Amino acid sequence: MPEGFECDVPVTELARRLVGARLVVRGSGGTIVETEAYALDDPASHSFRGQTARNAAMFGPAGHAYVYRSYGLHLCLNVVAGPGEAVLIRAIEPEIGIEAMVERRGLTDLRLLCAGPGRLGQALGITLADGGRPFEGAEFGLAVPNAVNGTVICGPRIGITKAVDRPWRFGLARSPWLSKPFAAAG
DNA sequence: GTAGTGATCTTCT
DNA sequence: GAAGATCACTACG
Repeated sequence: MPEGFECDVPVTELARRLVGARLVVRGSGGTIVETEAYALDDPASHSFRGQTARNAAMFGPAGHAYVYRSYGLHLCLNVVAGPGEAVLIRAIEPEIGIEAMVERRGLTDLRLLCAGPGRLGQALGITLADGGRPFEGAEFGLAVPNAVNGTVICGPRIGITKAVDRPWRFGLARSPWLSKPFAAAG
């Protein structure tokens, strides 16, 4: 189980708490700045139609990874929250192993290094084999801070066509590392 | 700055 | 056959 991880909370609350958490995969990573929640009774979720070979990890133990292929080419990383529930990691602030991430991405623009689920997957070198792996230890680590993050705001999720109205995207307000800015909150 | 499109593959109809 | 939790590249103001 990841450090500071609690599985007794709703997936939306977990998605909020994961903003600000430290993610490290094989020597690369940083602080999570953007997440999205996907629930079991959520038409936008891969788990909505029940368990399949692809989403099996989503029905596995909480605190493990769920990796899926998006649009045939990108690999996206999730944290399993409960049966059929997961939190999609959409963006991190690069802090550790930046050189390796730049090399994998083939980019010099740091702002686009990890700003988006597909970009993040490529930067961290995520593979389908990482699906079902527990977040534990230094190689595949996730540490959730105890402190409440007052700057976390929410908004509608990105790139979906169903359940568009659920404001289940969470992120650090005005962070330069977001895949897209949040609507101004005042 | 916005708008359109190709890449590439699993799942569902 | 069509759609999808995406990204990068191109054309055009």
